[in-house]
Amino acid sequence: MSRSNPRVLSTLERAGGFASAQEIYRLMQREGESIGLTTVYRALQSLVNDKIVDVLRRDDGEAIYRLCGEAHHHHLVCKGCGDTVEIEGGAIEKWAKMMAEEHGFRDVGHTAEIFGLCAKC
Amino acid sequence: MSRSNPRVLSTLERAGGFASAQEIYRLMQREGESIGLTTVYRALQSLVNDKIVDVLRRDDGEAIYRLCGEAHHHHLVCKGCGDTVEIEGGAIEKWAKMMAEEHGFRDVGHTAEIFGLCAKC
DNA sequence: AACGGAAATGAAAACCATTTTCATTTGTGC
DNA sequence: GCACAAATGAAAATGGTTTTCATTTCCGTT
Ligand SMILES: [Mn+2]
Ligand SMILES: [Mn+2]
Ligand SMILES: [Zn+2]
Ligand SMILES: [Zn+2]
Repeated sequence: MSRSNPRVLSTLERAGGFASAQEIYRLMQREGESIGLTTVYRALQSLVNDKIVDVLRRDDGEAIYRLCGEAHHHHLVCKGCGDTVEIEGGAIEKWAKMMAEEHGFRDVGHTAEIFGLCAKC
Repeated sequence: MSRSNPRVLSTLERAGGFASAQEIYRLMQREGESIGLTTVYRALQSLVNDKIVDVLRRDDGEAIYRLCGEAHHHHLVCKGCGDTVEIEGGAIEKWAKMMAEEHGFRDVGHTAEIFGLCAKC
C-alpha cells in the first residue's frame, strides 16, 4: 500500500504551501517529468494516509494538499489568496479531550480549521 | 437576482441540519413536487448569497447547506458505528476568534469535529 | 383582455475533479 | 530467466455542479 511516489512528494515540497493534484501534475509536466495524473492522485492519497501531508478543500471543492510539519497543528487559511498559517491548538486539544470524556468516547482525534480573509485580501 | 425559491427553502428547513442540493432535489421529488435540479442549485446559491443559508463542503467535496438560523454546534462522531453527538463549542469559538485576530484575519469561520470510539464500540 | 419585455424554469449538454478499469510495465525473490 | 506481485497510466466512467438555450411564467402598460 506504499504508493508514496517520491517525485510527487518532492514536487509538493517544491511547490511550497498548498497545491492541488492537477497543479502538481501540470508542474511535473512543465518540468519534463513523465508521470500520469492517476499516479499523482494515488501518491497524494497515500501521503495523506501516512499523515505526511494534510488535505483540505478549496471553496470550489478542489482538494488541496500540503506537507504537514512534525508537530500536530491546525491551519488558518485565507479564502482569498490561499495563504496558510500554522497555528497552535492547545485549546482545541483540551476541548476535544473534555468532550470525548464527557460522552464516553475513547481513542479520539480531531480536525479543526479556521477560514477567513487575511490582512492582504 | 432574487431566485430564493420558497419551496427549496422550505424543504431545507424540513430536512433539518445539513443537506446537499442533490438530497434536497430527491426529497422534493419523493414528495411529488415538480422542480428541476438546476432550479434547486440556483435557489441554494441565491440563499447563500442572501446569507440565509450557510454552505460548506463534505469530505467528499459535495456542498452541503444549512439554515443560518440554527445554532452553531460541532460533532462528536463514532468511527465504529457512525453515531453522532452534537456538542457545544464555546472553547472553539474563542480559539478561532483569538487566532484570527492574532494573525490579522477577518470574516472568519471554522470547522471542528472530533472522531473516536463511542462507549458501545 | 392583449401585448411585450424581463425573469424564471428545466432538460440536456458541457464541465471538471476524481475514481475506476484494465492492459502493460516494472520490480523482486528464487 | 521465471513467476508473481506491485506500480503505472491511458482511457473510460462517475458524479456533482455549471452552462446553454428554448420555453414558460410574471408583471407592468396600454
Ligand atoms: Mn492538525
Ligand atoms: Mn463552532
Ligand atoms: Zn489572503
Ligand atoms: Zn460507536
